[in-house]
Amino acid sequence: MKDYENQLNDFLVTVFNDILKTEEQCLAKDLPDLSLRELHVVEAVCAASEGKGDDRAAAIAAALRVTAGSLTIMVTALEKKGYLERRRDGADRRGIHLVPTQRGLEAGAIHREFHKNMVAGICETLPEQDLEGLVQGLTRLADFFETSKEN
Amino acid sequence: MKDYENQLNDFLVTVFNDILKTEEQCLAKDLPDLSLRELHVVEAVCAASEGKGDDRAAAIAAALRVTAGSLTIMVTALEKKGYLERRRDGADRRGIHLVPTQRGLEAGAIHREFHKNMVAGICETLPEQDLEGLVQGLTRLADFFETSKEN
DNA sequence: TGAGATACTTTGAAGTTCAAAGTATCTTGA
DNA sequence: TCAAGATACTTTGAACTTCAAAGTATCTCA
Repeated sequence: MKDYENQLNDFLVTVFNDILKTEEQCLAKDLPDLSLRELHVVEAVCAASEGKGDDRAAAIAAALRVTAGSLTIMVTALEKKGYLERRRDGADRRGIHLVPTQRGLEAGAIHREFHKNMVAGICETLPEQDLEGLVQGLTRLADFFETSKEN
Repeated sequence: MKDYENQLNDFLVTVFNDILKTEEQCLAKDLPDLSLRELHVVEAVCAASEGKGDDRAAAIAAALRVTAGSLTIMVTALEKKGYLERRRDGADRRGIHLVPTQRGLEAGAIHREFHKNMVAGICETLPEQDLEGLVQGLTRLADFFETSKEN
């Protein structure tokens, strides 16, 4: 039991950071003109455009947990690079809808593919029972942070 | 099975990012003059100083996966803030040992405490079996990235 | 002893983020 | 109807993080 705690702690201290670094490196090969942050924006916009949520700037910013100002800067860069487009809302002309271009959709697909490979790599070597535990545990991890969020 | 894959993927896309954000917010309260990055440097130095590894700058930089130049900048700032000290190596005068000050040790303890609470929060609500799976799964996750690292 | 390796620092530039102020548009209550 | 305030996004100025490449000091070994 105590041992699990130490292993989990070790994971959170070291491996967590490694994962982000490695993902960044892997994606630098396939999408050299996108940083990981930018890719996350593209991905959030792709997800929203598939009807999985609000595709307006404020909603995307909230999902990514960045301020509206930060998002504006990212979107301007991504629009310039041809991954996204801004579309003024017809009804409420203050609102901006963010939509992926063809290029944006392709980038999203590449990132998804990367994740799919990773997840498949994990699933294929883990016994069903461990998978169950992993998913349960990660859900609990998410819950912990969800409740911590309210200070 | 397929369902696990989707859940894992969702975790990697959204929750992963949330965790970093939340940790950052939580620590901003207790250690307002340290960013999360800086705290990670302090923590790595604390770990090394406990005999868990090489405490020279190059080793710390490798552990954190940043360049030597980046580490220099962080260490200079942290030395100025009183969390770390540089100590020239006696035998090889090119080398710099990084050691935590009292203040650095305290910061490390606070961060560790945060992690301990988080891990305890997870462990206490998860059945033993799920914990086993979680640890196994995370280990596999780490392995996946370890092997991807070699491009 | 001198050439090259090693360990760290400096420099210049780019990317990311935020708070706060600014602009445009909408909503609501008098 | 219209002004006050709310809302949605953008701009601005500043700080932080990072890197590559060049620079400095020191060591190693032939």
